[in-house]
Amino acid sequence: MEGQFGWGREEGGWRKGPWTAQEDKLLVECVRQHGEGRWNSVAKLTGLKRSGKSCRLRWVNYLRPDLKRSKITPQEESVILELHALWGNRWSTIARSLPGRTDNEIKNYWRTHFKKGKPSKNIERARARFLKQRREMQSQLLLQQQQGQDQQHQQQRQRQAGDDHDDGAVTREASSSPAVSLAAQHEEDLQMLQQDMDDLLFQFCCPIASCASSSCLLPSATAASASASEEGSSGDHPQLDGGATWGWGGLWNLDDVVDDVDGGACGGWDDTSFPWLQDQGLAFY
DNA sequence: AAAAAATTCAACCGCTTATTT
DNA sequence: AAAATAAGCGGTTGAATTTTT
Repeated sequence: MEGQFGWGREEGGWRKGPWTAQEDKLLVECVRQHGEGRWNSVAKLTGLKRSGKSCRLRWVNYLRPDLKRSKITPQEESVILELHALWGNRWSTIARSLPGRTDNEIKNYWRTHFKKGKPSKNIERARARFLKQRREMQSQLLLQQQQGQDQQHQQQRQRQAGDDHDDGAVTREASSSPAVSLAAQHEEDLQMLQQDMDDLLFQFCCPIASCASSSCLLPSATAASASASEEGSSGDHPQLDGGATWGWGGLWNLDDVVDDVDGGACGGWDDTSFPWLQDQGLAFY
């Protein structure tokens, strides 16, 4: 098996290149007995001619029993895009939101599918969904605004009628102040409603945010926006009509995401945990 | 059917950060 | 507190595979 592939080689006593099934088995056995970490001692413990760095990489990206070995689903794709829009090239951070997926896998997937700026059909669907949600929220906002204004005018009229009867003995409140401050008040209300709408949109469209308090992953908004703009990564983001980075508004359909949280659980190991070794006649025991 | 081009993905490298001595 | 070592991360490479011409 040594040198099976052209670039299998040794350098400074360390083997490099593709791993053989025997090497995999040794590494799996070692991790099973001694646990993860202390990668530099793997060579001593197993006789493997692999550096600690190489062992760690092989374990993390390929041998870990909790890895999904299936294709990225459209739901996962949406999550990747959303989180990439949020955090930029922080692949390991993104990977933490996708059980069973590695940073390397996500990085490769993103580069091959989206680096050149060609959004997939799934993404276009997600984008359309987001825009529709936004339109609906906006029309709802307008409606609320109009209702609020009508109510305010009605109250104003009632108050004025009341004042006419008490001969001006009572000083008028700020709410019946000149038109200028009324307009300012409206403007303030509008901004608050807009903020509410943004918050609602975020909560509704971003299920990851909803788990931020319980366990997750979501760095502060400030850190998020900072990272998104670093290293030019924001330049790769598709843009919304208004110029906003469209990942931020949320693409998720909650059902889509929840559906796919199976299989990522990291249960205990047993002899079925490494089927790819069994396939090669290298059963775990 | 064959050659060329494009895509995929495992593994490497260099750098940064965390931990140990 | 400083140096050494280990772990982790993101970018890049290149062999293998798939698709296109």
